[in-house]
Amino acid sequence: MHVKEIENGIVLENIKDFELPHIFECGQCFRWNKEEDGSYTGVAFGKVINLRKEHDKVYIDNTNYNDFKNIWHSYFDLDRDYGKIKEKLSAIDETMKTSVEFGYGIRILKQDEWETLISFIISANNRIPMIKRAIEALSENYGSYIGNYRGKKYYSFPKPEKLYNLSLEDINFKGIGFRGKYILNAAKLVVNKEIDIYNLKNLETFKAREELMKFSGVGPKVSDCVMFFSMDKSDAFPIDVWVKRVMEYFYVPEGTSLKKIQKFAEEKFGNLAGFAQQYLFYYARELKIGKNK
DNA sequence: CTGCAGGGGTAAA
DNA sequence: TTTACCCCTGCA
Repeated sequence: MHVKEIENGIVLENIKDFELPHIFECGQCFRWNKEEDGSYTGVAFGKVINLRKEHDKVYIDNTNYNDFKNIWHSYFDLDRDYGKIKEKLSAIDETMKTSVEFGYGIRILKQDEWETLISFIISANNRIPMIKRAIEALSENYGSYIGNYRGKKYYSFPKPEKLYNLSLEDINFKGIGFRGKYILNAAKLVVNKEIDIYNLKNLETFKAREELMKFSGVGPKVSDCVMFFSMDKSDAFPIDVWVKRVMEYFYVPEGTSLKKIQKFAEEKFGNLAGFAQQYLFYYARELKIGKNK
């Protein structure tokens, strides 16, 4: 891969394992939207950027080399060799081989811990459009104004300090519902430093999970999502309904407990479990595998 | 058109 | 292990 500066942006040349729909529609993020021209615009770390791909070039608009170096390089996980991961997973069995071929351009974004925590608290028993709507409402009301891009206004995700002083009524947006109390509780625990969310990545996976589950509204699934999508813990294996379906379809008897599926995945995929989960999830959801039994 | 089940889990019983 | 949860969407 080669990085070049262009007007109001940069271009990544000769890039591998990087497909925009795979990355932005594999369920890991909620603030990226497809434009009419097929490009994607999104907000992360207080910036709004747009990505467009042509052959083996990815154009990142509305940024500069400095931000690329400090933010986007890490955010798009550009140091990781996905070719190697895909090779290892494909060697496991035919199911993995097929899943990897299907989502060949997936990359795991390294998102902000706090934003990921709140986003996945909102995701519980919720649907993607509703989750996105709730996150946008929080950002528009309590985030900072970033600017106007292509005729739309963009706002950063609100800091915990900003949400700390709010009441349930203040955040009673569509899609938040019963999760409102969890959000306020999380802001309180983080602001009061009862849980140091930005230090959890330095803990062992089991310990970080234990800490995350101290947050109200955070169970095994949400904690694994937060660890994998923001803390670089690839041995986490979040099991949502789609992963449960695809695991039951290919690997374990129907009705296997989540705990047993987790253990099965741990043994089968090891520290690549998170990546395996992501390829399986994308494959299962796009093809609706196991949906109609 | 109206009515109702269920959804990218978790907490509480 | 089972059930309620906000509320929107899909479907009967």
